[in-house]
Amino acid sequence: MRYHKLDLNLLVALDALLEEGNVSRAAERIYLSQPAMSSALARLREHFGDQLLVPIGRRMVLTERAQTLRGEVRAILLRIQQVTQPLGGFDPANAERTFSIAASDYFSIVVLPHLLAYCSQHAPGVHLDVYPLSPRLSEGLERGDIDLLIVPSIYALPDYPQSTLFEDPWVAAAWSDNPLIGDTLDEERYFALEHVIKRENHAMFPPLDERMLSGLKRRRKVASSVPQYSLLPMCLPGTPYLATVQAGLARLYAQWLPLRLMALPLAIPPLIEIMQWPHHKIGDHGIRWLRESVAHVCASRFARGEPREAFSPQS
DNA sequence: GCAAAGGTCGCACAGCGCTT
DNA sequence: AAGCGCTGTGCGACCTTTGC
Repeated sequence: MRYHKLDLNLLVALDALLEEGNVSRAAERIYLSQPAMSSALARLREHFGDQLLVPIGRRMVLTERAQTLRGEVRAILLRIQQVTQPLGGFDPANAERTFSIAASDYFSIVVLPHLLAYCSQHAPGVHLDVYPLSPRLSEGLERGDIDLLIVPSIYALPDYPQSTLFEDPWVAAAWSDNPLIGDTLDEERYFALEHVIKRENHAMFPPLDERMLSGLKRRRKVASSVPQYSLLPMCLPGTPYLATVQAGLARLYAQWLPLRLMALPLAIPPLIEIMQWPHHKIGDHGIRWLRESVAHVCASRFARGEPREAFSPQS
């Protein structure tokens, strides 16, 4: 079948070639043999009057024309996917589908188990592929690789729809036998003690608590830094250190570790967790169901900015 | 409606060029 | 020299077109 002298099947091959930059991997990607993909590339070269991919040593490199085609071809295919998706709702009980979610370690630990339980009960054929946050989130959403992004509101990507999921206040956590800490924690002691903090791994994701505290004039004494919030509670037992952790995460770890949780003696805003999704999947009933399911699970775990289980400083 | 002819596409295989 | 990746060739399967 031709459309304006172009076999539209070649668009799929072109997309794979432009994304992979390699004939063999492109063939594998769309379940063609390597010679068939080579043939497709030859036809594409003839159609566009451009080499598209040129060999540099053992690598294939995209030409300038190919670079400009890359985003446009991807957008066309996503639009086709949007237009051709079957009408009618998403039937979670009978659906066989895998959703891709990008989320922080915090969300993965605090909410994901409950989301998986919800899915296993209501949508046994639905599978969730969860990926860590990366600097290429926007590209993942644009390409359709990520169905749902779940991040703190300050990490929100501009130009994508979003919805607030819940709020979680910050608490101070310490070893339950820490002799330097009494029953309560005041601001003087908070800044007098040494802290274990989450360090900045990428400029796109500055540590949330550090950013909240940046409005204050005082700085914390840092004893050690770790790459993830989920590691903070585990670093505390047996140490004199303090950590500033999301209440939901702190309460979870306090069930297994000898931790003392205390209300933070500082007026810093709570963590606000949001979800975002790609524009071209707004009409996707499956992703709408996923969003509603995530919101439902979060609502059952968090209510009005407080964890469902009332926060107790000594728990 | 059916059969033959022609065109297209993908596969297997072989060959070539480059890198290690 | 071996391995890797791309290209070319021959063949078969499938689809479309054409003639009856």
